[in-house]
Amino acid sequence: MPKRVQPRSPDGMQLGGLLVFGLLANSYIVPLVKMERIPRATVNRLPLYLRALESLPSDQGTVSSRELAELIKENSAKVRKDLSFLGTYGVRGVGYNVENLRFRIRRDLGLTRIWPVIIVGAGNLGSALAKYGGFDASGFTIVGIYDNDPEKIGTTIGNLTVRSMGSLRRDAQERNVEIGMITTPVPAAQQVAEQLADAGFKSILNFAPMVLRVSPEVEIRRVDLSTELQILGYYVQQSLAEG
Amino acid sequence: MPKRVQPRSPDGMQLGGLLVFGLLANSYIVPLVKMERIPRATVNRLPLYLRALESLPSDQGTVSSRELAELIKENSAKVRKDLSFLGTYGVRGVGYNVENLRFRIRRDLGLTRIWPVIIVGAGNLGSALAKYGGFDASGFTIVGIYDNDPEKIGTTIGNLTVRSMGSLRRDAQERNVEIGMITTPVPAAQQVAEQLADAGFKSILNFAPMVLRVSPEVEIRRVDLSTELQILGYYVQQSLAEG
DNA sequence: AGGTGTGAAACAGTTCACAGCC
DNA sequence: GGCTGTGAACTGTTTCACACCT
Repeated sequence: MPKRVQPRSPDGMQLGGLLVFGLLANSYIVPLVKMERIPRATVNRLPLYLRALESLPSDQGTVSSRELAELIKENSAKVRKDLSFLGTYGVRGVGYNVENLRFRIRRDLGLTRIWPVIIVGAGNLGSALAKYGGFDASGFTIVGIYDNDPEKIGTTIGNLTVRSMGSLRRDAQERNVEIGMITTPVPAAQQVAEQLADAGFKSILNFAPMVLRVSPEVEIRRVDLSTELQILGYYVQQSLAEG
Repeated sequence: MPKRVQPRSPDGMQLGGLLVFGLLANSYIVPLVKMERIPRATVNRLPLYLRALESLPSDQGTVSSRELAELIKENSAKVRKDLSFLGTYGVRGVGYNVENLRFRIRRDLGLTRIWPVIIVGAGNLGSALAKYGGFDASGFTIVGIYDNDPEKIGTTIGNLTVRSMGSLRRDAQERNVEIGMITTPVPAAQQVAEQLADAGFKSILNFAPMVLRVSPEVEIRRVDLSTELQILGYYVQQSLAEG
């Protein structure tokens, strides 16, 4: 018998990670239950669901967990569990409303706004990312690229001009940038990470093949190609060993 | 009281995923226990351990689990558990032999050889990867880059000439290439994946922002920048909500 | 004393299976 | 009949805590 906290109960509203139940007579806000966070594993799949939903024909009104599961190569039970964490209502016997679900996921991912992002490191990879047009479609826009090489500063990449590290802090604060990508060589990466943390960045996408160490309130994700290849290598070797 | 199978027991040897105990008098090989696989979570960390080990000063003979833990930002219990799956012996009160541990991890990851890798998609990202020198240090070497755009075929990127998709299959088989990276736009990616699978590739590193569907014996890893940003976005938003 | 190896506990994530609603 | 929502079971991963070795 379902006894869990009702997301969106009649007089409850979700607010900043707390489930708040009503304003009492004397104006106390009473947080009854700490709202359960969406599990990390689920958060990691939300972008995939969103993409799947966006790939559906525009006249498709509803979608079943099985359909979604096929699109992201998972099973339908997982999809249903995941979506249940959003407090989204599917309709039994019918499925999920595509439009509504898309909206919910966009909202939970914070995609109701466009996030400005900067790149530090104007080498091959940084330049390629600066020119890559695909971010805008996902809700992000590259607003700056930085380097400390005087040869590179002032040059143009895509529609951006490479700027000096010295101007990073002020630029970022002016434009409210909170997400940065590090595409420098390894020796520079740690220092850059500290500069970003210092400038108030909240999250970092790190392409330098190393583990960065900054204060834990900065969320860091690593995109580590060598590591990915080595992991693939393990499984290739494994498949050989098994014949 | 430890009663687990002894890795590297005096008369046992590890062979193709089986722990084989001794050759009996009449030449029967007796596989007593199916060798426990290294857990995925551990495999994913092996490249990090390797890098950490390689970053140690060359005169450092041993390393403790705590030291390694700091280098990869994990805790020491996890490090010890992970390393125990390799059947590696640390020495109580001392730590792990750096040289030996490095060798074991390289061997388990299959890095005793250099793996040839090809890239499909000679756009910004593919070109940047082709020029990126960092793979060689990790045991991989880019031996070809492919595209189906006649404008690109024949042009030079780094020290590679872009070749046509038509030559992929034969090239790969001649050179025994089993790992491919897909850096094409989304619409081409699925078809390319099928071509790779068909040409006998064992694993694919997919940079196209979509979920590929090929037969399950092909190991696929996704490097999905938009998705990474969206995940970061979630946590940035979350941190705002909490104040 | 210092540090590994590892059962056992705790936690996280996945899958099952089915009641309940359309 | 179809499909969601979700407890419960299960599987995988992390952490604890301590016996044991050097």
